[in-house]
Amino acid sequence: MSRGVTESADRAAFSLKRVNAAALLDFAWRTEAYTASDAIAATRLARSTVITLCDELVERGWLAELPNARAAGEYRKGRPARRYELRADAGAVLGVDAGQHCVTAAVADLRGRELARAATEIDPDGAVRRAAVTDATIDRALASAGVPPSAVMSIAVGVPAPTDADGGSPDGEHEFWSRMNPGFAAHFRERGWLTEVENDANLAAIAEGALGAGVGASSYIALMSGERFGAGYVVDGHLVRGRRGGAGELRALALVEGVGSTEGIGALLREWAVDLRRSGAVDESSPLATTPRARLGAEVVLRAAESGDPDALRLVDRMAERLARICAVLGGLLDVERIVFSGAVAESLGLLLPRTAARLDELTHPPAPRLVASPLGGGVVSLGALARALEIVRAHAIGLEPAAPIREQTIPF
Amino acid sequence: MSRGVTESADRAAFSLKRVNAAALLDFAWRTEAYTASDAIAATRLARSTVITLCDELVERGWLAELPNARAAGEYRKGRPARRYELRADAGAVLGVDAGQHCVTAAVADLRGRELARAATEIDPDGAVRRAAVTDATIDRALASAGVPPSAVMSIAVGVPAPTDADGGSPDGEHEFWSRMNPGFAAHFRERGWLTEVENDANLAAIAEGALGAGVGASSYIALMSGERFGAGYVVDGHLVRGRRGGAGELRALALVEGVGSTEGIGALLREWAVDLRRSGAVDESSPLATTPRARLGAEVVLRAAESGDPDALRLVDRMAERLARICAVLGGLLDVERIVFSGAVAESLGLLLPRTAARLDELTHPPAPRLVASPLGGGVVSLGALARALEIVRAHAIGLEPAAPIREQTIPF
DNA sequence: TGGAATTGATTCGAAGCTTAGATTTAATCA
DNA sequence: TGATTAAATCTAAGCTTCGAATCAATTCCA
Repeated sequence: MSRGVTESADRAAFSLKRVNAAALLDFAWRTEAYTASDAIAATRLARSTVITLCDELVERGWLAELPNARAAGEYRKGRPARRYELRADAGAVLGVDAGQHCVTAAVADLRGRELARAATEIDPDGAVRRAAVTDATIDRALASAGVPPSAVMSIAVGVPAPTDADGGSPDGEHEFWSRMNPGFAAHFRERGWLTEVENDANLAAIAEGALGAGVGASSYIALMSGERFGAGYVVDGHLVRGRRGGAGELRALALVEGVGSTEGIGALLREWAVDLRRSGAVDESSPLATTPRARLGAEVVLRAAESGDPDALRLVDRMAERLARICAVLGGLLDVERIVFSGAVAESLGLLLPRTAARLDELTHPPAPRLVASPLGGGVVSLGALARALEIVRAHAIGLEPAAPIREQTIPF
Repeated sequence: MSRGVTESADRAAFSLKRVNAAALLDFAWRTEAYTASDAIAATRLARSTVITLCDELVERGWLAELPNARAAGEYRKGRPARRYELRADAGAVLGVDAGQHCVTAAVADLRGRELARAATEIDPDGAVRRAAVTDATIDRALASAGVPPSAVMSIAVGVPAPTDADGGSPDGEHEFWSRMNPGFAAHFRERGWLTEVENDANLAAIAEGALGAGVGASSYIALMSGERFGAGYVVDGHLVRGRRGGAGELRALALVEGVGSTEGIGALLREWAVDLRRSGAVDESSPLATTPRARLGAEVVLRAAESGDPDALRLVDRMAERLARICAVLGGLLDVERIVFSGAVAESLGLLLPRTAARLDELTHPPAPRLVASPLGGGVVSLGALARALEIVRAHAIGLEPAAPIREQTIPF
């Protein structure tokens, strides 16, 4: 007697319906309010299928059915179409920049609109408190956005250290890396959030591609250029991470002639200006001489150069030479369309960019990559973290449960 | 009266069945002969489903049903299982190395087993004949493999030029690139073959990852190092191509201290040896002095060094220094696990590799990438082309029609 | 030698989804 | 008011997949 010992294991994790629902939800994400006909065109499913799926997604809390039928401007004949829309408040995402001196947490809705932001200064050496400070900053941001922690669907954290696929950072660099990334990944996964911990320059690259100067390019480099150089590569549309997330660590640039170290624009211009003043070779009326020592930095030099100060101009040219070499090597080895200068310095590059570009043209075979300044300012990393967190949610959406579906709000007829 | 104007367009291109069939076929590719039970475990589909799909794939010519039930060694109780196997002869793939001086065409079956190979020397300057010579070489290879052109499912062509996603090469470099790639992509697509034209170093990288010294690594660089350096990057399991397929063009290395040019190991060791002899500083008994001028090249130097010749050893150390710098920059910027020395020179590197590795350790922060010599010899590019062509077939398999399904050969019961 | 035991093939009804087409509904237009 | 239009809704049918029951081909063991 065969006892019907079935070989039933857990079945294939995807059904066609699941795939179709995901496609529809993705379409909703890509558009504003839409009608069934729009969705039919986009998904190539039959009308009945689309409507069934939409209704189910409304039921589950992902979509809202909008009241007005043909309110959407374009006046049309025929029976008014039902309209649906992604519920931007069906959840929230967290983007954290856990930087060396400052932790920033941003909250956004499912459309990526930032709802709130909080920041805390932090002692770079206090290792233990780092996680606690980050938690507190996140809680403040959530509170000020009015988002309950249960509504958070994912979090991305940027750290100034390489990270592996699990979000861990290798020991090394005198424990600096593990101090900067004290087990963030495990910590946030415990809170039930989809979590990614990523190198800060990589997140900057994602931000540039999503909202910044990388939009439209499939291969570009985001060059973080404050105190230290660090880069995030996006080539062929993919973030290039490397064995341990170390791609974009630029220590190897020390071997490039005329570069020598990985000190960034901020650090070097400050040093150079100080050295120059100390040597006494600066004209008395130059801002390089008159600015109080504590405020003498990259910004002062760049601004002075723009207003024609010859000493500052010399420093700018020296920096342009150095930058051009960095760009030539990175751009040449990776064949990118653009190199985006990212981070806080990007706002005041002024003359530096065109001069670097001119020198780059001499150094490379055409076409040289285009050099552009990021419009995103000092918040790039947290913006990139938000963008990445949103990507994660979108990739897992059909498997997630929307927060607080407001059933009553959907229109009966 | 509504005339039932259906909005039927061509429907979504994928059915669940199609996806399942693809998964099953892919499983068949990953294993040798298998039973339905094996497939059930692998695909997590129900038994009836699996058997239906297998029978259909047999019918279509993708699979063969094997005669013997439990011939496969392991003695088992119970009713003998039907056994299936991918028909390796259901099609063929072509891998072509259209090099500067020599065109090589290889034919393989669907398991990647090479069936035949043909090569033709070619004048590097004769532009027009390049396509014709390639065609002829392919035809010879096909004929000697006994494969009709109609059985070819895909072709990958390696060229010494960057290529874009469509397989075109930019003008530039004094027309050299377009001479090396005279519209191969369009040409072979006209013959009805799935076609990919790819930079030769990139194909070398694919070969190393599939059969060579890159197996098991998800991030590595294949460094082609004969007359000129050229590299193929695989990072995070993806080939990194760049804006115009120019990633891996190493001209930017000219900016690295102690490197200067992109001349390869072969070219430089020859030059250095010739210079050294001309300067008269070579010991009379050294192979560097005794070898006839025309044969004085990298191999002679490397072999002499291995047998202890001090002049040759000095050249090897000089080369090790240079290589170490190249590896430090590439490995450091991309964070790879390994750097594979690929191409014909790889076979005789001898002392050069450990000495380069030692110097690399000094130049980089640990862990330095591991340096390994390719076991694939001078045929890397055509092997990589075969591997890539096979990848293409596997990716498109369910949409393809197998060649000459031999219906009668399947076992009736 | 013959009946368990075992393993897999076959068969078949049920359930889940998607679809095309028919029908109904809600609007505009004349 | 009725024709027209575009969309929703309903319905029956088809395709896949699944699970269970049944059948088939062996080995094991008394």
